[in-house]
Amino acid sequence: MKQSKRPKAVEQPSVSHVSDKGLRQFVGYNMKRAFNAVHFDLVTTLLPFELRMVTYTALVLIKDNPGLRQSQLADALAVERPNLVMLIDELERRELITRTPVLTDRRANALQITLAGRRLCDKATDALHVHEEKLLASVDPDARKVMLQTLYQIETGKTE
Amino acid sequence: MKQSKRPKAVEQPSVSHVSDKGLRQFVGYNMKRAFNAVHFDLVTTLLPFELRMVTYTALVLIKDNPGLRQSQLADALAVERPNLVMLIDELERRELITRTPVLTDRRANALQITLAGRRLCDKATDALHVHEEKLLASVDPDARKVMLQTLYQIETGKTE
DNA sequence: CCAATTAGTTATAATCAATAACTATTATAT
DNA sequence: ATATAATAGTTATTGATTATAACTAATTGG
Repeated sequence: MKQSKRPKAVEQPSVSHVSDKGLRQFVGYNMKRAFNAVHFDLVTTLLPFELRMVTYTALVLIKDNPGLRQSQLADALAVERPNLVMLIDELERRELITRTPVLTDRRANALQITLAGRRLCDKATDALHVHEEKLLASVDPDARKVMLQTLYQIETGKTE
Repeated sequence: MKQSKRPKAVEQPSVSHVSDKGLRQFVGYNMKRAFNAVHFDLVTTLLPFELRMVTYTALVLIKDNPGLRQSQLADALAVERPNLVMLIDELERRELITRTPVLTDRRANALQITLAGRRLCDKATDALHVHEEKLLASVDPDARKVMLQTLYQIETGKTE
C-alpha cells in the first residue's frame, strides 16, 4: 500500500527573511549577484538603441576587428554558428554592418561596420560608460583595479 | 532598379587574432568572462550529483531556511512561480525535500530538506568548495577579499 | 459578507540555445 | 590530378528555458 500523497499540515514557523549565507560563501554566487545588477543596468541602457547585450558585443567586435569572419565572431561570442546567422542578418538589415564575400576564400564573409553602425556603437558605448561609472561611483579606484585584475586571473587561470 | 544583393568580393586582410579590447574596458564584460569560467566549473562539478546550478541553489536555500514558502524561494531564485513548480516537483520526487501544506495558511506549502537532501547538499557543497579553491588557488587572499567586498558593493549599491 | 489579494498550479507562448544536414569552396593525400 | 576530407555559411528543426494568462483555493480587509 502507498502512503498518502498529501502530507498532513503542520504548524510551521514562517520564514521572515530568506538567508543566503550558505551561498555567500561562494565567490561564484557573489559574482553572479553583482553581474545581475550590472546586466540589468546594461539592458535598460541599450534598450533605446534597440541593441541587446549580444548585438552590442558583436558590433564592438566587428568595429575593432574589421574583416572578421562569421565563424571567428561566433567563437568570440560563444554562440553557435547557426544562431549567429540571424544576428548578423539583423545587423546587416539595419545597415549597421556589411557582409562581403572574401576574394581569397569565397566560402567566407568578411564583416565590416558601416558609418551608421559606428555612430550607433559609439553612442551606445558612451551611454554604457556613463551608466557603469554611476554604478561604480562608490567603489574605491584601487579596489576596482584589484577586482579587475582578480577577475582576469580567474578567467584565464593565469598566475599573472 | 535595385542594386545587387551580393556585394563584390574584395581583398580582405584576414583577422589573425580577435581583439576584445573595446569590451575589456567594461567591468561588466570582465565579470561575465570570469563568471563563465566559474560557471563551467560549477556545472561539471554538480553533474555527478545530478544537480544544476538552480537546483543546488534551491536546495541550499531550503536547507538554510526551513519552512520556506514556494513564493519566497521563487523570489530568492529570481524565477517565476510557474517555473519553480517543476523544479520543486523534481526535488520532491527525488525525495530531497518535502512540500507540506501549512496549518496556518492552507494555500501555502512549507519546504523542508530531507535527510537524503541534506546529505546530497553537503556532498555537493564540499565538492564545489574544493573546485572553487582550485580555481582561486593563484589569487592573493587580500585581493580576493577586496574583490568580494567590491562585488557586494556593486550588487547592493551601498557605499559600505 | 463581499471584494480584492495571495499561493500554488496548469497550460501555453515566446525566446533562446543546440543539432543535423545541406551547398559551395578550399585543403589534403595519395 | 583527382578523390577525400575539412571548412564557412546557411537552413530547418528540435530542445530547453523563460515568461504570460488564467484558474482554484484560501486568506485578508473593508
